[in-house]
Amino acid sequence: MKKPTLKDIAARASVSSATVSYVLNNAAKQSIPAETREKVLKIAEELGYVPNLAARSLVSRKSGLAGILISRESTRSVWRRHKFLEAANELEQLLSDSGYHTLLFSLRDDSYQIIAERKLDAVFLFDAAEEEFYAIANQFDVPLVLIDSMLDDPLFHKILPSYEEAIRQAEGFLNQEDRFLVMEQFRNKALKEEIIRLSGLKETDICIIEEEEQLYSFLLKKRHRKGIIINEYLGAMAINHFPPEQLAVICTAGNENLLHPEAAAVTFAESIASAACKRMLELLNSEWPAESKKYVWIKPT
Amino acid sequence: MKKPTLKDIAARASVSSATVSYVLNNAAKQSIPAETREKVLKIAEELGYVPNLAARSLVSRKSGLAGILISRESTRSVWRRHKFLEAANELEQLLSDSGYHTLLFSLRDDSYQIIAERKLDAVFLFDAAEEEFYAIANQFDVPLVLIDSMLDDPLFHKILPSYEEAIRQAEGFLNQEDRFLVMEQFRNKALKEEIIRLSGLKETDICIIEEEEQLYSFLLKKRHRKGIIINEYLGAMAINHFPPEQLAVICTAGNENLLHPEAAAVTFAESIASAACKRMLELLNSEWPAESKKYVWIKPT
DNA sequence: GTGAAAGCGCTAACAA
DNA sequence: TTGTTAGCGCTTTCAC
Repeated sequence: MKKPTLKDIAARASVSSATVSYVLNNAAKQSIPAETREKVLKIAEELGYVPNLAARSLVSRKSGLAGILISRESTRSVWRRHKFLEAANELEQLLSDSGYHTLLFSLRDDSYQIIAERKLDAVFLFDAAEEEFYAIANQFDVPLVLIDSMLDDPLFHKILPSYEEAIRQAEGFLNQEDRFLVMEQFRNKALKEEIIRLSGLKETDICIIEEEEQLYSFLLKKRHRKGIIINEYLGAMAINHFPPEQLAVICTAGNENLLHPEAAAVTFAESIASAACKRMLELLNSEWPAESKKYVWIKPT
Repeated sequence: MKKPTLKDIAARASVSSATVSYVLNNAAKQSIPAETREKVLKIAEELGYVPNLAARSLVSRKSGLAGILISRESTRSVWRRHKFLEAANELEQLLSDSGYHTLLFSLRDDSYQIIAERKLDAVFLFDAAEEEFYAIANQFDVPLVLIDSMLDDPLFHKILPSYEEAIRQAEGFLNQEDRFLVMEQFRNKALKEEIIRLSGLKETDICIIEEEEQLYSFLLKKRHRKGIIINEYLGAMAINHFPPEQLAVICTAGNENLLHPEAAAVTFAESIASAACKRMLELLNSEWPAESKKYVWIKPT
């Protein structure tokens, strides 16, 4: 009834558990006669052997686990939740294809314990609040990939859409001076301020949405102007209350097909998830210290 | 530089590692003098001790891990992806509040290995394809909570919105005989057929959406009729191409605020995630065999 | 080529 | 009340 272990296989095959381990892991440094190998493989199959990864990671010191951490705060509004969950989902698929399992964790405050407890091999963190995070980050020696966050320390690997180029492109679509900007609320202050700076707009022409209602009342005031919206979920909501042709939407979640066809869409060549996963694999598989590009900005198409 | 272990604390405190374990786990069966207890706690604090959960679960035979499994196929279309990811996210938060960590896993074919490998304490599975799943399900002795799936075996615990009552209520809103039905494509055949049966409609009045385009062309043909849409994401998409007042939308993802106010919305009293989590905790904390309600149907409000 | 054995960090009998 | 000890299932040197 109990799950078979390495030892069980070893006993059945009259070899040592070491040999079984070699066979099952295709140990490079060991040569195993084909006969033993097949015998072991056959018995493992018969018994329905499945390795216990907790035991494995205890000794190998690798958990095979990647963590996706999202602050609960970032998950309150639909547009942010969808954006992050979409990315998380894609990330999980990519990680899974590379042999990693994914721990999804929604942080309360600074509950980063999980990184150490579960010995995560890598961590993806969305929209990191700098103060909260910076203080404790040096406790870990994990590759940390920050998404949608600016934190000027080479310790962190940052992946973001190039808001700069995206805004330039959106401006091009709109070709008009008198613009407005709608964006989501970031926890990461640096990024938020950078976007504001890049827009070159004054405060009254910028709306940072925390509640749905804010969007509608802001748009009402700008009825005859053109504007840029960051985040296509916000874009899609806006379009129910605003002429689509007056809008350029920066699709940071990779879901431009949600938009009305008359709205101009800025899309990106690569998804955040794919870039993040790629970066992580580099970090994990190359010698340390990896050449640490401070930021990876994903270009619009 | 290395992470401190129980032993390190024990050494510093001149007690055995067992004592440390007792203190740190507030072991009920052991009485520890306040003095030792404080000493241990203080040192643990100083050293920044964090338990290694892999080691713990190796011996305690509980991983503290709950799995959320979603077939990759179920994740292809936005409306299903959003629905499942929303539920997964809520589930994760609830699980986390109950002390469980969450493994998010998108299945390819029958890659259920992860359940055994990681010794998951519980598994949530969305939209289970019966053939694929039934064959291998008896390999596990985990509480299995199936969401949006019908599988008549008391081995599985099923949580679903009450499509029956929801459809009745939607019909009430529409008060008209000549209805149509739009729904998503389920992998679980039994559920799909049950919904079709409950609708009482003939094939030409039912549209099962796999691609966005199908939705629009179907609606075009039904322009002057009233209809029921299951899944509010589909509902929201429909509204861009169809008079909202002719629609009753069954909001199985708990996001009714996405809908146009003139569309009738059927909402549910409790979220799927909350019901599923509750069920899981019952199963985990009560004596075996738990009273096995075959199905939990969540009622519309 | 193969296996004995040490140990990863922790828990839980069982002694003392 | 506390400590000793025997593993949990696996990997990996290092002798044979």
